Amino acid sequence: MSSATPRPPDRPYHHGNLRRALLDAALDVIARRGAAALSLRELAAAAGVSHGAPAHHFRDKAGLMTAVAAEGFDLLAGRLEAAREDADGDAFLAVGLAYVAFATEHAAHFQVMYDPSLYRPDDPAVTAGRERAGAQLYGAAGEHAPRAPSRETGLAGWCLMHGLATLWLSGNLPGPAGPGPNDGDAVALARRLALAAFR
Amino acid sequence: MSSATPRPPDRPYHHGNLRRALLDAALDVIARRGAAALSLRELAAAAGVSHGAPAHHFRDKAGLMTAVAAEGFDLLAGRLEAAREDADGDAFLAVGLAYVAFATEHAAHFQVMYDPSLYRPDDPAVTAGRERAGAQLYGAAGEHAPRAPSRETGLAGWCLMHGLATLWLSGNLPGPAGPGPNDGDAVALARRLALAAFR
DNA sequence: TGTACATCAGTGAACGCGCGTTCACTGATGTAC
DNA sequence: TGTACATCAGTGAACGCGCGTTCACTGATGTAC
Repeated sequence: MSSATPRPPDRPYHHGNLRRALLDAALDVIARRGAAALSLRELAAAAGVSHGAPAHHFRDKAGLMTAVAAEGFDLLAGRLEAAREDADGDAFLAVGLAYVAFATEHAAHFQVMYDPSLYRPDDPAVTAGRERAGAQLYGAAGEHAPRAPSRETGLAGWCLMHGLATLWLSGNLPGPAGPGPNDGDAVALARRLALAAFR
Repeated sequence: MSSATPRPPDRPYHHGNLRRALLDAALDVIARRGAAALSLRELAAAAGVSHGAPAHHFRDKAGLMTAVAAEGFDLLAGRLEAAREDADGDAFLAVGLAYVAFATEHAAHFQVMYDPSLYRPDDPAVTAGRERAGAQLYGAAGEHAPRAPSRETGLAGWCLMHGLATLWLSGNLPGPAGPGPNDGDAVALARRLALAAFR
């Protein structure tokens, strides 16, 4: 908080892993107060470093947000791939639930990923991650309903899960579904909604 | 744009309908550049008025955003009510499609309404509109599937439509579903997804 | 019809703030020989 | 083992900016009598 004590004498000149520390500080701020509240100077202060230091790792603010988005798509893709492999029966459902689990556990990543105005959406790392994740989202649909037009089934599943995750995180789900963003179990609700819709 | 010419002599001292003009300017900025880009000073300039004037109609920035949200919920509720009344058969589907139509036609309202960090969510006008809209979203579900647990069916329908609207507006739907936010027809896609999911 | 007065709407100067970005610099590290 | 040097990481002062908000004010309007 206090920028009057920029660097305590017990901390070495080199931070060690400033890049990671800045990303973590950013994720924390975004999760608690939203992406709009984020400032590079605050992140630098949180990492105990001068406010010019972030420019060394991320060129500018958009660079930092791009790194968050890229990491998010990478994490999501890994999560979806794992869910599909581990699925005992319904890979379509498993991938959908993994999507919601990711959104609630990585709320800050999720929020940034789906607001392209915050970062550079055509960054190579971002597009690669997005495509990896997309392959799982669409691929799983084909296994669910071989007779139905799988493209639309897959899209419907994604929209259902994305809508639930979004409404959940913004605290817009009413009553027993969870008065606040963190009450109850989003994944359990997702399972019930998927069964209600797709049967 | 230019604040060097604050008020041309042909314009009367009183604006006439400054409140409406400021709201419209805000909606325009939000739709084109996002809610984060909005500033009271810019709105005042767009309306051809000094930058202190907005405080007279909306106490502060949050007040203006609250007015946008309240208006949005009101418009949405009216839209859903009309859709339900006019529905020839499937009111559940009609309400869902009206929701998507509203989101694409009132993108700025929609964006603000579902980001409670932008305004005062417990404002009386906001909560009243939200409840009116919610009644339609939940009420229509019961008519769709009398045998299924209607609460979850309704929630699933809302999530599906909300997810589609959100992904559509942020330009995250891939390929033929619409490369940009404004290509194609979101409502037609919504109908196809609803049929794919709920049959 | 005319006058006094309360109320409302918009002005414009001023405030203090936090921000992103730049830049010459210095401390620390590691590599070549 | 020791020295020179390149490279990298972080510093801190400075810049210019646009913002929200406040406030005493003035112009315009309408109402009471």
